[in-house]
Amino acid sequence: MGAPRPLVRAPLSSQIAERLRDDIRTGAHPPGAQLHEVELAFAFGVSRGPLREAMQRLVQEGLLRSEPHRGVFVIEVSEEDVLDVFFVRAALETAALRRIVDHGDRAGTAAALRAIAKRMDKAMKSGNWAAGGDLDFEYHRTLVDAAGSARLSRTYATVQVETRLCLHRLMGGYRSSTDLAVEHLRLASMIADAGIDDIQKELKIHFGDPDLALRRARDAADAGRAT
Amino acid sequence: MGAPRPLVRAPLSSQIAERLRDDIRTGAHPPGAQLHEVELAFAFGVSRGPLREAMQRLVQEGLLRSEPHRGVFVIEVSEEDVLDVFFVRAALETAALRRIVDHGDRAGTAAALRAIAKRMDKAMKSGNWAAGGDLDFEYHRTLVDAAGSARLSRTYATVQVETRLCLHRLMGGYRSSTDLAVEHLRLASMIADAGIDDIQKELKIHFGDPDLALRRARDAADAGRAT
DNA sequence: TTTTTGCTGATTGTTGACAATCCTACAAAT
DNA sequence: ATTTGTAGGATTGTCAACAATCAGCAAAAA
Repeated sequence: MGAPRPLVRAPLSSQIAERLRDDIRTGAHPPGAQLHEVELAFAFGVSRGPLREAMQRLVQEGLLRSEPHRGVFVIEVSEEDVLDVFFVRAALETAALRRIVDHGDRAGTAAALRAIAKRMDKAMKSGNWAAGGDLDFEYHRTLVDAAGSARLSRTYATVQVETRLCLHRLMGGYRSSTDLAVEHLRLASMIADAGIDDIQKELKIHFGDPDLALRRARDAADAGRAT
Repeated sequence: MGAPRPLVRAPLSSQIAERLRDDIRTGAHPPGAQLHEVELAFAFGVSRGPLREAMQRLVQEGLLRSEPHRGVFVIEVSEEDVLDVFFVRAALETAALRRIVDHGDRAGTAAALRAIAKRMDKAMKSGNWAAGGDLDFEYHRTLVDAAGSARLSRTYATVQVETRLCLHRLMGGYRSSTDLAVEHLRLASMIADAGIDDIQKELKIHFGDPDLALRRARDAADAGRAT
């Protein structure tokens, strides 16, 4: 029987912000969707005040877009946004890699990443794409968190939600899960003992070319239309 | 007589957030200070609602810290925070450098940075430290903005406010303005035509060692107490 | 027929009042 | 002397009502 734990108490605004963040992440509120205050407040069983406060947080975070007197909308991700998200994501992961290699627990990080990669591979092989996708995100999040920088992790959390929104744009333009599994394991091994330049090159290959992915997505959409 | 320009209209919450951000930046609300809702709402001439919304934005941004039922405070910057801010700042500026060198307007960026460096040097030489400090921030902000990434710039804006808060901790631990001016001009020249590895090395030298700066600040504070 | 104006309903923006919580000071109990 | 309990004041958290704005539609004017 350990020490008593402080009760977790958060204002409604915090709780709502977290719920909305989740709902955006899972697609319950898809890109471009308007969040109606009256309807949402009723659904959450609260007044509009704390709901508005929560939405202001997410506006500041960049996940929602506010138009005065017209409403608040889930951001839509243009092709330009996709490129920007991938650029910033690469910058953050690269910085994390440098920190891990310079001052981090290389072996521990590599082991954690390998474990996630194996679970992801297993999920994909059994056809559980949703779980596989979540594990893909967990892999990258673990990598960034291993750098031990609160600000880096916080920024990356937002970028990850935006990355999910980007995936709506990239359907059909992404690589096969076999490639991903192989690359995840290779990257984890390199983090254990390779040189920083080689690791960065591997990360760059892993990310692929967002321009190419966008083109593929466009081609796939065009092919779908021509049928 | 040109075309009429659209009126710039923003909700009170946005305007207040911007004002508060400024006040934190300039030290009107110093680190650790509590922002009293009733007092502030009265000072701004508004009700507490939009003020609360504004504060939620800044909480999400990381500049304010909320304790439920106790209030909202300007963040305080621990030594650990100083190191983290400098780490993330370096990561963002490094990413910006890579983007500029790979795809940006190298000559244009170098020219803009040189101009700012000269104005900063002039301000410092005439003893105008406040203006010089502002220009130092403008130099780095211009560098990051030249990468053309909205998300990078937005993240950097927050990190810059936090950097200002860090300066409260580093008084006495910072280098002379002569070094800064020389380095700013050298970095700008390298951005025009040097290789990315050399530019990164120069940026790292320019940032110096935050650990060292913290130690110097501690030593200076100790010397002040021993007197 | 087309364009402009006015009205209505829906939604957001703000306000003030009440509820909830915390902190401090003081009195009572141990 | 120390600990516990209570009350009051200050502040934050939430709610409901009213104000302000926009979009769409119908009617009036050109």
